[in-house]
Amino acid sequence: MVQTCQDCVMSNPPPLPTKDRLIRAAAELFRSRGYNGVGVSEVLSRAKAPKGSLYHHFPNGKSDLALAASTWASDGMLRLIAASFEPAECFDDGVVTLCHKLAKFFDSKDMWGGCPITSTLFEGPATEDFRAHARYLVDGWIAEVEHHARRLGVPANQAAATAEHLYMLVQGGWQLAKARQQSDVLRHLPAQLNTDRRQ
Amino acid sequence: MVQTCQDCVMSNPPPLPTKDRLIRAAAELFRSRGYNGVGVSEVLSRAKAPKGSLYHHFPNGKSDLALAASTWASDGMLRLIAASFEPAECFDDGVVTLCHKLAKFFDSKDMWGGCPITSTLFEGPATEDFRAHARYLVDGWIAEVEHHARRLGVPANQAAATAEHLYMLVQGGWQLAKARQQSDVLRHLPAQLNTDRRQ
Amino acid sequence: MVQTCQDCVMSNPPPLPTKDRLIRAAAELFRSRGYNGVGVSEVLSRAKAPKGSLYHHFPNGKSDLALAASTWASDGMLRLIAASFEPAECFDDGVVTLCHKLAKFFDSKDMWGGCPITSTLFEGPATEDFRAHARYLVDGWIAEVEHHARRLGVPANQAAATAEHLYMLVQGGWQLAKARQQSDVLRHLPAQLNTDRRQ
Amino acid sequence: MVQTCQDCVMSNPPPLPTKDRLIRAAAELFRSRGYNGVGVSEVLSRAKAPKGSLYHHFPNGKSDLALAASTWASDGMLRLIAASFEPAECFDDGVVTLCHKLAKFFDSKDMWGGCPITSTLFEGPATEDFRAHARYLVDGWIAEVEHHARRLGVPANQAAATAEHLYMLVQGGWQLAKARQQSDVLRHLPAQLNTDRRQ
DNA sequence: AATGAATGAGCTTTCATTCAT
DNA sequence: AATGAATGAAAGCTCATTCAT
Repeated sequence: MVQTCQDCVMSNPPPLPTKDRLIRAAAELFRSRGYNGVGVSEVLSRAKAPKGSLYHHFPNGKSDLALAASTWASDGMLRLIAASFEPAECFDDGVVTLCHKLAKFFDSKDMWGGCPITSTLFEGPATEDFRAHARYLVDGWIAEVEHHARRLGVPANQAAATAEHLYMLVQGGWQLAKARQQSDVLRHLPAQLNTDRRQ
Repeated sequence: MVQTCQDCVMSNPPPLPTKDRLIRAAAELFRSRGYNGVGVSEVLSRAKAPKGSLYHHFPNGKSDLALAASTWASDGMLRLIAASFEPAECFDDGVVTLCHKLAKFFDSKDMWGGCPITSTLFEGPATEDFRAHARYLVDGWIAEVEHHARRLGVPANQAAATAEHLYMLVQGGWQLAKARQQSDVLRHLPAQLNTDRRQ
Repeated sequence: MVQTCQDCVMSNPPPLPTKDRLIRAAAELFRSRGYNGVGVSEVLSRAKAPKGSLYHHFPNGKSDLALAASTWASDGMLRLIAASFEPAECFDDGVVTLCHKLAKFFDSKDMWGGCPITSTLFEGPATEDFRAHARYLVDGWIAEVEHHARRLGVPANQAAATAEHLYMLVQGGWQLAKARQQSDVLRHLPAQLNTDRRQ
Repeated sequence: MVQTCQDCVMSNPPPLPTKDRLIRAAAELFRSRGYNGVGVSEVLSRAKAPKGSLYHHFPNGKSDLALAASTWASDGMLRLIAASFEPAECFDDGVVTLCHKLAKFFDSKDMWGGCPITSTLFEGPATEDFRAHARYLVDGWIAEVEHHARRLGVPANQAAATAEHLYMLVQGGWQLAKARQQSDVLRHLPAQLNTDRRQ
């Protein structure tokens, strides 16, 4: 979900290796239009990579690429979560920051793209590889939020449920934001979540 | 999401017209594997419809079919919502019934399919047709829940937000249930939602 | 192995249906360069058929086409056998005629092509379909020769072995003719075979 | 056609050089599935050779490798012929031994592979290189048989024709054995051949 | 003599759609 | 309203080969 633009930092950055260019291009395209909505040739042309190189770096082709792309995108999401909660003084503040960052990201795209995990893995082939990887990445997101929840004083017996609740709100809220073409849905999520621990 | 089995009511039911068979087949396949994951030929063969008949009933082809299929599936969802809240004595009971019905439906499939609107419309072509129809159907679900919320005593100034909250929890919860291959996620949703109005 | 030229008989013959054009083109190309040596696109361009039509007429694609092409080619070979033995006064005369016809056919091509069954089926995928069809066609050739052998007075207890002997000589002789680029090998086959019944 | 197993003679044999491993792997694969049915990457992986090494040992790539592989396989065949005829007391005994050895070899494989020369050279590109090499190897086989025929008393004016006859029977018989999945065809070949010199 | 990344043409097949009847 | 043949663009993937090291 976060992207580093290697072209805008310095004038002549060293070009990324082919494999990394493929992963970044795939992550962005799969997030935007889904696993089945993107052809490998489009990934290749966006990555400026020749046709044969995909299968050199990803012997199983598109599915291998999707796994790598979702991992890379998930790492970006984990950094976004950390960047939201680390400077926060309480958990609720972190939630607000995270939701606002997500809303900003939503606005920066075409307002129709999806979540990098959902669009890439849930839509792909229903193989055990994909299911297991989806679960692993989803659990990673939730664990990261739970970690910050505990650290910021959420009672231990509520931290896990709160993290899951936030996950569901973000995923469901993202879809509602798409349906309404309105990122404010995401900005209002903290109000729904806070009620959890309201007495 | 709900299905009527025309084969189990009477021994020799009149077969459905071709158009309806196409809609039902498309709704089930799109829900299960997504708009881009299903080819029209598969829909035709599942519907036992001849090759050329698709474009007679749906002049714009696959996209028209997807719009009709999502409408039909959404009608089923509206009936499921009504069936959950109408006999309920309070809103929370209706939520519990709805979530349990959804969990049961989740278990009855391959635990990897999606929501009929999401899988069919959000994954499809990013045209205004699809966006508008997605919004229309999503708003219909939320309005139906809101209607029952008001009817069952939820304060007017909370009904809309509660209905939206439930929508997001169901969508996000469905995804978490998929990732964990565990329908109990859906059964636990009411606990998250009830806190809204808990004092 | 025999071909009917639909372009040289009359000035404006009705064009063959697409399916037949595909079969003829495939038979000729597979015979000449083998199953794996010919791409479907080459068959399509030779048959002047559009890309998608192959899978309309042959749902299993290249392999289905190969089975049909080998059947068609085998029918031509059966006609060649019949045309050689039917006017013959004795079996040996028929053998001489057949071998001379084959030698002439050999010379008419690039002297490097193979037998339509061998090149198409033995070289193809090692599936049971291909093996069974190869056996069926080979047995058909041998049975046809055996039939004429009996009819022309070869003792019943020798007819089958003689037909098999001729089959092996033709197949082995064709390969030797290819290796030496010399069709006379085929013309000399009768001398080898006749010894069977020479006292 | 014959193989030397470098793993069963001593416990820790020195591994063959890369070039020899490539030749052996190619010979076996080409024999089994034909020149066009085998990719160089499969040869490399079977030979446990690194990707780039093929073009060091065989500058012209696959075609060079095929020539070398067919030569190596042909040498094995020449040894098989010699081993069959050298201990024989008469030519017919040698033929029987040879055909039985071939039948045993046929049974030891998947009953669908071909002759190492035929599958490798006849199916390959129709270049003069391949044609000339095929002729050279085929003539070598026939000359070897003819040599033993003369040595074992076959009249000089029949030796060459007999050797050619045997060649054709073996090639044609091998194909019939494949079609019928029955190696006995090869064991019965001597009966067909012997008639040549029967008075 | 050896290596593995790179290369793009080519492979078989599926796609959604249109056509003539 | 209905049909099945026709269509060619595009799909994912493999190919034999070349390159820089």
